[in-house]
Amino acid sequence: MSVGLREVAARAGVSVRTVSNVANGFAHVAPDTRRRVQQAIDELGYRPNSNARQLRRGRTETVSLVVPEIDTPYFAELASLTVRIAEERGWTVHIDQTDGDPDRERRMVAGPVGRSVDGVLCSPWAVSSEELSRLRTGPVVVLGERRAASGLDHVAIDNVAAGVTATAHLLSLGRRRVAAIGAQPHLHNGTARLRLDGYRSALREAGVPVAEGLVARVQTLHRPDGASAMARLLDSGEQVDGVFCFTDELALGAMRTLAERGLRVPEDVAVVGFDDIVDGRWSVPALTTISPDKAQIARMALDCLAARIADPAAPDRDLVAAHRLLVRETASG
Amino acid sequence: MSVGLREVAARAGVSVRTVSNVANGFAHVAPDTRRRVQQAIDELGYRPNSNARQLRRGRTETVSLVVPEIDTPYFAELASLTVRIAEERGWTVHIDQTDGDPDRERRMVAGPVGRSVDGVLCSPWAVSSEELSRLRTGPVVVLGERRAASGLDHVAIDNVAAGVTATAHLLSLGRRRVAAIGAQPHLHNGTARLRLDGYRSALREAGVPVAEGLVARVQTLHRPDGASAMARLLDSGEQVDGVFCFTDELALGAMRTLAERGLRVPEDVAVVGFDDIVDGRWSVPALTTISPDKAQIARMALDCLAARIADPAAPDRDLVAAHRLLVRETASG
DNA sequence: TCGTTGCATTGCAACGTTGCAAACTAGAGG
DNA sequence: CCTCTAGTTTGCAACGTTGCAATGCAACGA
Repeated sequence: MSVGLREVAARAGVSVRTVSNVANGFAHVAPDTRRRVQQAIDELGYRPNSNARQLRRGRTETVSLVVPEIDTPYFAELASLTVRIAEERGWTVHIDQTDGDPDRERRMVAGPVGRSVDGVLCSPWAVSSEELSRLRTGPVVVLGERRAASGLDHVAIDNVAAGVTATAHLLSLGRRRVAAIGAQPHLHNGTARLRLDGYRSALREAGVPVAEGLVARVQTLHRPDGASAMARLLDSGEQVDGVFCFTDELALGAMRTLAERGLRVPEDVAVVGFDDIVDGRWSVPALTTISPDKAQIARMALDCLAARIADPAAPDRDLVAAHRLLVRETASG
Repeated sequence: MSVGLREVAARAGVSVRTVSNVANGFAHVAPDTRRRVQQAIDELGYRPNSNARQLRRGRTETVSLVVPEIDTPYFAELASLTVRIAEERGWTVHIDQTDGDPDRERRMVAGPVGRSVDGVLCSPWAVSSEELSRLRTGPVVVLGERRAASGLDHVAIDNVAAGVTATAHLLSLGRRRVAAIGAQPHLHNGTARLRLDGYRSALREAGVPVAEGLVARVQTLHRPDGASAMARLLDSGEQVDGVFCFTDELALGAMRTLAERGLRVPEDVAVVGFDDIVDGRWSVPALTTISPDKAQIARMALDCLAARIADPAAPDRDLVAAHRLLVRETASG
């Protein structure tokens, strides 16, 4: 049957507690005893029962990462990095998927924290930080910019600045009819809003009139939305010589529409994306994009969560990770 | 502090056991008692401690999914589907990442099974099924074709048949210099080998000589490998008018090289990929590919694992999921 | 009246581990 | 020889939950 400390102890002729000491590498175990116990452990193939250990210790060394989708390149990369970096501190990551469903988001933040996981990293779409803050029962760090004092720690890049950079880059190439694809007025998560603010601000700064007809809304941030948004823009009769897409996926979708319409990228229409997903590095032409430092985001978030776990009462923080413009083929001059 | 059954029981004026009965929805609880207990549960915000529950019950209702990479489109999609489908049966999925490291693969299969998880779905790269079978300490289902009696359950598509289909499709378009990109003679996982067998077999069947110079090896299955393999093929002086890539990622990399060399797809070189990842649906031109039924793979694997958990002694099974050729732009006539 | 039945509720023990504090051992010093 | 100290080892209880078996209770039929 199951091999526990009990069985190992019997075999090695020591107490259960001593086996525990050896298994945990405690000091003050006689070398000879350690050897004997270790041998028994190996022979019986003892593996500690993490449930029992966690129950006793009160900590799980596990955090959960709550994202809308795990099969989306951005989140997949972020998840992968988070898992790797968490491993460095001996943490396990439990990845959860909400599909952007508000109830799921609420459940994931309210439910397991402090029970099966020590803390949560949450990237919300449909629920505001304020509400999450009310629901939470343990340490929570939000991935995404803080828009007001919310009672939760936040980690994000400066989306407004990034929006400015992306748009300004298109303007610097001489484009004057720069569209934006990705407005999401229906979402609680304000990321799209911030990028749009950056877009508008860059136009104003350059003295280029902001044409509302050049701002395309989308339901989600995936390729089909980008493709249809691009089609709508072109069909609307607006002149377009540049597009700032709020995600690379939107940009790749838009590029497909442009190709289908016989428009050349970047000659006829320059494109800038956002996220720096792998696909953009390999598209033809390669996608110019805003590259958030995802590893830094993951690391900051985990550090922040660790600090929050250590001191639940500390004032909440608003951390900003780095980003940079990556000039590739779809928008270069 | 922590709210357990004890606290709820005290508040509701019943025994701990009764609270447990209510929390688990057992029959034989008086309506009035149930109401009172439920109210106490709500007021105190009681949430069961899953560690304690699992320790006591001996089951975790959790399975782990062990894949080489979670930020690779194929595995990300598979993981997402697995999580969703597992949810239907009330299971939680713990996603683990091995980076194709043999020691990690061994650890993930040997370690947690029967402890923190009830079973494992493993997609091995570096370790053979036979070895995994020896190491395992609980129910394990391998994602990937079985090459010999291994002592483990397997779920996969018929890679040889798929390789034949892909290659035959290129031949049917009149291509006679069909290359293959993706041979991986260094890996223990035999998938590439099987697809290569299919490729050769289709050529033979069509009476087209198999030129070994047209088979390109790769280290990994990602875009850069596809790009450099394509470059090597073109530089080698071999005539090429069609390529069967063993993954879509390889194909997308190859397409980038073709574009850089000024070769048109599909006019000059037709391309067929494998996996049907989202990126291929949106590339320009859109990628013709072999589409494995990933949802079916996930479902079969979970069903199979459930059966294995229910009866650890049952003979091992070899399940075959469906696949089909998806003709898009890179190879159509 | 008394056992019988069936529902409702309960106490006890145990899952495998670790914190705590006590107990033991051997060698050093008085 | 005894005490002290430092180094080892141990027993007990508890983490929060559920399985088991027993108990209490009311209504029932004989």
